[in-house]
Amino acid sequence: MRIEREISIGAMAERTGVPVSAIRFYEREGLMAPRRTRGGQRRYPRADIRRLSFIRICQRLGLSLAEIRGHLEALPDGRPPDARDWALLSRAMRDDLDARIAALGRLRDRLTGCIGCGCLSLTACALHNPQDEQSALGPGAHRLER
Amino acid sequence: MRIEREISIGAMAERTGVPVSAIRFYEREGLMAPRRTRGGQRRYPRADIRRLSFIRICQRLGLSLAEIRGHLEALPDGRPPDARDWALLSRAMRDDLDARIAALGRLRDRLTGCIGCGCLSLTACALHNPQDEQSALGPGAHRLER
DNA sequence: CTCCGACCTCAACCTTGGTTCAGGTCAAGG
DNA sequence: CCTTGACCTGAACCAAGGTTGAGGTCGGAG
Repeated sequence: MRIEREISIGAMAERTGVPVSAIRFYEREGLMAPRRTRGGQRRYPRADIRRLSFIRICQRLGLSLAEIRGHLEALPDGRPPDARDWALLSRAMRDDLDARIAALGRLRDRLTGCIGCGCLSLTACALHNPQDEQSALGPGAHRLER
Repeated sequence: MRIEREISIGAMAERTGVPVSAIRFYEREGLMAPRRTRGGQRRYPRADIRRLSFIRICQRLGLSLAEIRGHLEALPDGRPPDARDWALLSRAMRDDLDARIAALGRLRDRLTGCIGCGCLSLTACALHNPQDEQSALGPGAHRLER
């Protein structure tokens, strides 16, 4: 076997530490689209190792697969993404993340005072109020570090 | 109806903004344990309004119900919790949260450099390495703001 | 050419955090 | 006492993010 231009799903799993079942799942979710051999087996370009690693990093940073899919759409279509492409993407993500961290910090800053002051039962309370930070960060189930 | 010492689940829902179905769910998960009338209806002491609000705030801060249950175990058993009890609890939570925010910040700080440098495919990479920040924050599904 | 490990699909199942619905009971106002 | 809205339980269902297993096929080494 000479230097492989494309790798199998098993090799992908080995190189990234991502289980084969998860890699297939990401494909169903539209995050990867490997070439297929005549026999139907997946063949990934080496650039997809980075793509998959990026997906996992984004998950650790608290993004849902749908959000990650959105970010990945910024990558070029025909050619493999280069360093500049990834840098742009990570720049956008960083800004995003900065906002999340800041919002979380504000929430934290209010926690002690809010609990101490007795307002926990008031709907006017900033911490309790669903209209405040919550909506600034988006709806739905909120994921982050665990 | 004079000033009620205890309130029904519907009143609870109205005062906290938490759906009745969610309140019952939290009870199944061991987060609340209201008294029952002879007929089986739930009756909450007014102090439980604060307890429920606290649960919701914790969720917004990224804690799972299991983690919240853990925190609530620090509250007194026989008597209703007072301001000091809540303040102690929120202090512990704040420290917890500080650590999470700091870890997230470190993750963010490495994002740009790590993507730019090409190490995204290397298991030695700090961002990609599951042993690093990840384990410092605990295993499993990670939730936060979304 | 044959073999067998790696690959394929599809379907079922898991956890968390709930919502919705069917069918039945409680309790407070009139 | 009767009515009726609020309450009860249990089971089914949802979304996200996967894992597991059955049953079958590919493809590269020998």
